[in-house]
Amino acid sequence: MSDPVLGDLQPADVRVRFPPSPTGNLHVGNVRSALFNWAFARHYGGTLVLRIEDTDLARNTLEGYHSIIDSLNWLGIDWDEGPEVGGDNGPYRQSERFPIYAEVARTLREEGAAYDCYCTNDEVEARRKASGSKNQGYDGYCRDLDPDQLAVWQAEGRMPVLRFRMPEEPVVFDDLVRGEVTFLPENVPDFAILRANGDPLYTLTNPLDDAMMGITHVLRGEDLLSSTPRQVPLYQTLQRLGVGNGPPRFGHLPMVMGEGNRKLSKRDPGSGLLEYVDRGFLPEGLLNYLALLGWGIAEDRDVFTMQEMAEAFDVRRVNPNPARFDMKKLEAINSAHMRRISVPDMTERVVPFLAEAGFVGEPISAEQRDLLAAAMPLVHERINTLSEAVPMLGFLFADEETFTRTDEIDDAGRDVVRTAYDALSGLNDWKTEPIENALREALVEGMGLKPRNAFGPVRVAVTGSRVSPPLFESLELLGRDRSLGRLQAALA
RNA sequence: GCCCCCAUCGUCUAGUGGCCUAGGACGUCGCCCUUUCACGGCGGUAGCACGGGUUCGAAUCCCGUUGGGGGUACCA
Repeated sequence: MSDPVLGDLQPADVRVRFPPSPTGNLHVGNVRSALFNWAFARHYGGTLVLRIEDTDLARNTLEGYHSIIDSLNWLGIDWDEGPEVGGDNGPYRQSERFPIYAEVARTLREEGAAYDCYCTNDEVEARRKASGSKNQGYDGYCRDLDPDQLAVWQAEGRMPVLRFRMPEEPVVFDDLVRGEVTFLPENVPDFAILRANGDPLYTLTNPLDDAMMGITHVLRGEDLLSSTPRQVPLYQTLQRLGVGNGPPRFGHLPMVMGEGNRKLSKRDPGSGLLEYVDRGFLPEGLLNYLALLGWGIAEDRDVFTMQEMAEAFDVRRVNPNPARFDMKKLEAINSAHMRRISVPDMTERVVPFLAEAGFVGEPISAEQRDLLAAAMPLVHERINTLSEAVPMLGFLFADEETFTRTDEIDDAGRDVVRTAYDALSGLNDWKTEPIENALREALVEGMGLKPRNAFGPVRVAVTGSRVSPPLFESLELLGRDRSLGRLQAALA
């Protein structure tokens, strides 16, 4: 009995692809697709192909292309064939494949699998109204066009689109996440594969390239489910013409929904990958969360690594329901990964954020690095994104001219700070423990304050904020002179 | 309108006919820990959309209804 996912393929023969369009910032829905394809390929030891779908010359940019490459690198999603790495099935950018598309389109027309269509939308619409048909889309008028009519249109200078001729039989396919899906022919009209100007359309290039690149499995969003019945006969026709091995197996992943219970679109805040990069999320955290949208590693576990996902991934276990993107859960998963990475690792990753904020140089100096390394253990369990290190640790790197307090100290607080200054200025051993002892003695015992009220004003004076790393350690790291200076400055 | 997909706590989900007085996670609420914040610990809250079947037995199978989503281009 053949494997339900592999059929008769060997695991290593699995070939999947990720085909983004370079229209800008990668969308988190696309990232989810990339991740699932990656996990699928890695699970079987197969091949992941990256293909750039840039046939719409007007909308695609070089920046978009670089952004895709950079984003995938940041995420840690690697591909085996495609731009930057090469492969035997290139070119991998559709803009470089136009001659191929033209040639295949010509063959399709010669074989009668596709035909010229001169109709305008208005004409199609008018015919539908006249006939009272409930069906949407093209009516097949030009399939067998009257030569006289053809002559008239050609004399008008009309240029035809090339349309694929859909078969009369129902299209049935077995979706890896949804089971058997059937479309009746009256609901799948003939579709354009070439523009009137001769440029190829997605409807042709996507299946054709999949066929030529030997793609065995297509894992994509559910929004493409209804284009599948058009593609299946195209794959079959291509195979008949000697291109590819027929339709791949499909798996349509659940849609990622935004807040408003709508498909998460590019315009929605929170839909672009770069936002998460900038906000200091970890790729591990984002990817882990995205995996949870439709898949789970185990009943009682939801934090895992990409490697663990690749090992366990089974496309048949993907849930078909659409999933709402939940920022709170993303933050929680990301936090879990923040606690999993080591202190040195986190130190490394935090540097660009500190540099961006102007607290450290680029590159970071040796002294700054030492200070950061010493401070990192204090915060690695109290920040939930990398960027939170900036407000948390900035006070250590700010020089005394630029240091500012973001929280206030009231009159009562000034008394506390004054007492703290007196207690600390006589201290010889500037270490955490003696500092704590001195402050406790002076403020808690001496003034009879609750720890909260005793240390709060001191914290604000020294770190500038009511929220900071632990106070006594912070004082030690800041050093005697700067600490005392800031306490004094707070009294002015 | 038409076609397709989907349907368990607010959200993501476990559950593949009896183990379910439905489990976990996030959120939320309360408590504990505590020098702030964060972490951590403990406890609570909340759900099988509805109606028919099938069956000794249904969250689980079937049908319908309702609801939600996607598609319906010379975009991808």
